[in-house]
Amino acid sequence: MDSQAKIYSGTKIVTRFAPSPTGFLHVGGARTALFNYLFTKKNGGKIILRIEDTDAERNKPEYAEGIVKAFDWLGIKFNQIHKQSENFPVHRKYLEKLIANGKAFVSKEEPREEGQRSEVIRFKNDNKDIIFEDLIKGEVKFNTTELGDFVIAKSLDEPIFHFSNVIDDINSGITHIIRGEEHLSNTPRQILIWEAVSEAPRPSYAHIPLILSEQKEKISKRKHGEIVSVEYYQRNGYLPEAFVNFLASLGWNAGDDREIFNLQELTEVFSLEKVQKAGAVFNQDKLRWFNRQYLMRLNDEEFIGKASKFMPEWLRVSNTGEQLPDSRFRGNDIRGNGNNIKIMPLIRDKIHAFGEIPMLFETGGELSFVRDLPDYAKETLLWKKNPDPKTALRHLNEISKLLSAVDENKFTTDNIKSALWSYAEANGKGDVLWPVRVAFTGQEKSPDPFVCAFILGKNESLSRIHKAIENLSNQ
RNA sequence: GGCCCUAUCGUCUAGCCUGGUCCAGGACGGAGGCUUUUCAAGCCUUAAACCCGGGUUCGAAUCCCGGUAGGGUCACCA
Repeated sequence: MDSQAKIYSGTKIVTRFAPSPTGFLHVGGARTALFNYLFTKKNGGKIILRIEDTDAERNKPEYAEGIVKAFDWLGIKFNQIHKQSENFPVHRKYLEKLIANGKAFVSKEEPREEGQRSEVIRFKNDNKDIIFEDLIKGEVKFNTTELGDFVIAKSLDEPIFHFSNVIDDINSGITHIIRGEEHLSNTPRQILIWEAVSEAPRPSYAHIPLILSEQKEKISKRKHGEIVSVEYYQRNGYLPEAFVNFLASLGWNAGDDREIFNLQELTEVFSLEKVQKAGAVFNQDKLRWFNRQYLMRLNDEEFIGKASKFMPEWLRVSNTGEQLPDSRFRGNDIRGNGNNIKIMPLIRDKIHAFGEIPMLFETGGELSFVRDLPDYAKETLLWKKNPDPKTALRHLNEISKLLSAVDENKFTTDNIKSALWSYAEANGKGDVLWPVRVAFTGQEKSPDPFVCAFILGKNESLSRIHKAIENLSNQ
């Protein structure tokens, strides 16, 4: 148990994450939820997901579903899921009680905007100083005078955020409120409400620093687009463990040089004491790096399973393992039967996230040669360090012979390599291998020629070499 | 503007509480190299920071004060 938790020993920890379903889960929200989760699990407590769906105009049920799905993906599990709208009767009861004992009052108003009520319920503020000990920020002190008699409900049946939020926290027995720093200045008024309504001791607060954009401002959907949405990373083939690890690294560290932690490991080492006080820039390069770390740890089967969703249709295998016929595919079969897809190791070497796979196969992409016949300028066949057409031609002819001699049934990368290697070494690897590789792929950047030949198969490989020879011979 | 929060390499951060071991450590990204037919990957090397000014002290990134800068928040949204 960490020391923050010890302060409250005797009370079982109850936390909550309370998003409003007005959009997809935000990366900042995800991290807040994660810290709540880690703190709770570490200390043996209970965590509630409370969907704050009280703003009928902006809320949509599909957003609530999206949020729940995003947490499923992340692997963050809640003990309970509540909908705030279900608690309206409770809110009303507390509102009536507050009015009855004079701590709130109905106030006649001059509507300033369209849709505003001429009568609202305000909190009777007696302007005291509020001091609280934030678990991350330390002691925070506010004078509440400037809050005035703030509005807590539009009517008895329409409480606003500060009120319903606090009531629900009280009712759920929340002990620790861990939330984004943007709520820090909301805290005094919520404490005021809490103390007016409940005898229960106030919860402890922990305000975690914001996630910032490159410009160091609060990252927002409006300004920064889809990259703030957790769903975007799911869609682009990031691994949830990597994403979680990255989120945890924003504003928290283990106190040593370790960086890689899965969810389980995080729950073991997490501590609010190690949470940073200042905001953290959301750095996608680092995310990609984390993702690659996790990608490399996947075994072949896992990798193939996850990658296949992103493979181009014409490379996919059917559920039964049956090969799909496709006239566009030029080589011998690289599709295998699900466990033995020849091209997977190449993909694994190239990508940081599965979402990068389609790009590899697009025309001009590094692996597009498996589908497209190479289309290249003749000069591309010549190695820059020795751009002599006759040399290239000679080597291509020789390679053609050597390749022909390889048994078609044993046409593997290793066998191909051993068939060609000594010749390449003897005659200059660049002089020999460059034209061969370009003959196979037509591209300056691609995998090595042995793998390419393996993937293309004997017939297609030879055909491409002959094409290159033809190409060079025609002046 | 009021109130509140924050301040170590470009970025994420260690160190700060319990001053010396810090001419400040790690990671991402950058640069260079190795490997290599190419591009990645991998490995190695390297540049890069204590916001400023005072004070306390033999000694301050670390303690105190004052600035400055950045951010958050000021709804009948959440």
